[in-house]
Amino acid sequence: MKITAMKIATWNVNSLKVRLPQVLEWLASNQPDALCLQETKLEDANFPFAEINAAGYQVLFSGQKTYNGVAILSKNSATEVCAGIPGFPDEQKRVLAATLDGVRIVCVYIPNGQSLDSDKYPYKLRWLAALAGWLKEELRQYPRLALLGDFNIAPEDRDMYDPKGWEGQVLCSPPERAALQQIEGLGLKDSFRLFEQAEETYSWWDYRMNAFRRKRGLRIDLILLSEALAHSCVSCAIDKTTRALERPSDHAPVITEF
DNA sequence: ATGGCTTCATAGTGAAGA
Repeated sequence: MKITAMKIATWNVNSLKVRLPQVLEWLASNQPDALCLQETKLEDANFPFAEINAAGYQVLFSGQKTYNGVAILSKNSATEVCAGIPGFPDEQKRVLAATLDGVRIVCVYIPNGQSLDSDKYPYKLRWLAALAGWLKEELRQYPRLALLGDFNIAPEDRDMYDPKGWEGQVLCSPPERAALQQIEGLGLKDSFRLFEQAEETYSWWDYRMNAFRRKRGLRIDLILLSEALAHSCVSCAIDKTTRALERPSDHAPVITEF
């Protein structure tokens, strides 16, 4: 039986309208089999599918005006498309799942939470609980599953530039990390940590205060793989070159091959 | 210092991101 290698990636583009030229350039250079996008910030009627199709990629999208919005770009066509978490009514467009080349791709834009005393924080925790419940069923149905996107959670202190300064705050608070561990406990592995990685490798840097130049970032964009995929995973890397471009997204793409 | 920067919706500023 022939096993075809697959390269998948995730990138929070912070407006696909602004970042479309960078996305097209990145697809041409990196040739992933699938690229999951978050924060497209576009209504479906305005999604630039023609430009992406012309670049050799098919598109699935679930968007809204101004905020959120997710998409899956892929070389081959996907099936069994699902937008949102079944049984969890949510007007915010944050989830898109599809089956591609025998792999269940789950693209997520997990809520930010804003701060521990914000209404958005309990929403984030409810959202994560719903995601975990749904993923348990998905994994039963699709043993070859990849969960990728902007998690808005730094898994460990080594994923932050200043863990002491961030301690207890949103993006690293114990309940958020516990929710992530519950999801990993379903049998999903952080592909980045399957390999030796340089210290201070992050996926997001604040636009302010020269954070990127000063290496003040967080690793909050993740690609989690089910056991079946983790076994054949050969690499995971963060492409921080995009963060140095003109008008960059504040997030960098994460790429995993298996 | 609750600032700093970027995007979007707007036509002044304000919300939101992380």
